[in-house]
Amino acid sequence: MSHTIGIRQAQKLKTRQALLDASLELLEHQSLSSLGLREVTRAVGVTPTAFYRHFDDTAALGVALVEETLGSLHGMIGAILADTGDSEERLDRSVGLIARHVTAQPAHFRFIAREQHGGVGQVREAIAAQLRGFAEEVAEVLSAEPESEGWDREDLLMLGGLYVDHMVLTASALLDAGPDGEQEVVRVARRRLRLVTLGRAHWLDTP
Amino acid sequence: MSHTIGIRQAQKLKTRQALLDASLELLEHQSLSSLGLREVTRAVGVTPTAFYRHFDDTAALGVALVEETLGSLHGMIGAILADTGDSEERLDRSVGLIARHVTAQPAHFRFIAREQHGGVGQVREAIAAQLRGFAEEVAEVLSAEPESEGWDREDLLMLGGLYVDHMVLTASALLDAGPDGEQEVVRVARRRLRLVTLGRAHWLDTP
DNA sequence: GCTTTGAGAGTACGACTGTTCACTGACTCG
DNA sequence: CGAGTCAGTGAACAGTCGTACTCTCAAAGC
Repeated sequence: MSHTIGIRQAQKLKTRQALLDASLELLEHQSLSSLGLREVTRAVGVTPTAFYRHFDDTAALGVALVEETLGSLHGMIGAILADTGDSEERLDRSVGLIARHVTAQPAHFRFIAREQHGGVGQVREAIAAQLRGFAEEVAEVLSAEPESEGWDREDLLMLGGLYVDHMVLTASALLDAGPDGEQEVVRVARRRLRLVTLGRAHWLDTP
Repeated sequence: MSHTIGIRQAQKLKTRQALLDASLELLEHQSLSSLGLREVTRAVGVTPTAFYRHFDDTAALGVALVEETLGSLHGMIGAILADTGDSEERLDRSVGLIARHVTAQPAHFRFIAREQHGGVGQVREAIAAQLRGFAEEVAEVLSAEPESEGWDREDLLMLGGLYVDHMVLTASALLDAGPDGEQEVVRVARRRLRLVTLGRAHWLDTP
């Protein structure tokens, strides 16, 4: 079995997680570039100096948050898309799953949507790298389908990116809409996705 | 003729504009929620207190920047889309025009992309309202075309929103790419747009 | 020409920021 | 058991911040 971590290291991880959680909460109403180091430590209940034991910077903390939010989502995409069912059904299921994820942990997705184009370069790049990874995963799954016959890799990546961007946009729209407008957002997102899928079906119609 | 504005009012407008310009420059590397009132006035060369003569808040300044950036773009959409030429040609022209606009005034578009999901609610809402307006304009233009026969208003709005979101995404991608990757971004943007247009053409194929 | 107006200057305030340094004391390991 | 490690403390640093005052003095309006 794996090494049992000591009490000491466990405590450290605990406060580190507390810092991440508190930051995420604070970031609901502001962006990372205005998040203060002291502000975070105050929320957790530790000294400002303790922050440096875990992160060099608030920017580094941001990168860690990106990892926490998106790192665990890899592989899940394949599981959704590879599922059986006709395309219409599968499409609805995807949107529904996003909606469930976003409402389950809104703060995480709000953070991603906000910092994707935010003021902190390192975080922007971390998010971009993760999303690029997702786009490649989607492209991978799509390439295995019979509908993708004759598609070159570049076009598949383009389509994968389109799906990923659409998902992020949908997540953001869900957050802005609140619980009342959620159904409306889901409806529009589904139709948008259907239109893209329709375009995909006729992509090779004309040479 | 219209009333000639006095020297006094002209000076006021001049400093107001200086505040807006300086802010836009400062916002290239940070987001609005971390932009300080003093920081702006220091860049312009006026006293911090002078800021209050023009804006209550940095949030109010942000809203003014939204107006400045997007307010003048209304109507332009119609002019582009309504132009003659086959759909492929028109599509390429639209993307090219966005690219030109973005490279001509990068700071403005960076600001919009950044604050669209940024930490300041009033600014987010101002941007959302403007983009909603654009989506409606696009839908209006599209509805007049023969390809839109049988489309209901809701679907046209969905499509218009899709186009607008795509434009914003393209603008942001252009800014992140820099001068070297610009052509690649334009290429992908064109293909994405083509796929959406293809989906549009077959939207009514199945009842 | 005399009064009124208002953009901007100047000063001062308390609160907050990131970072440094020397420290403590509980855990780890030989 | 005893020495070493290191997460977290506490005080102090020099800045920055937004905002409230009073004041000036050129333009505007009668």
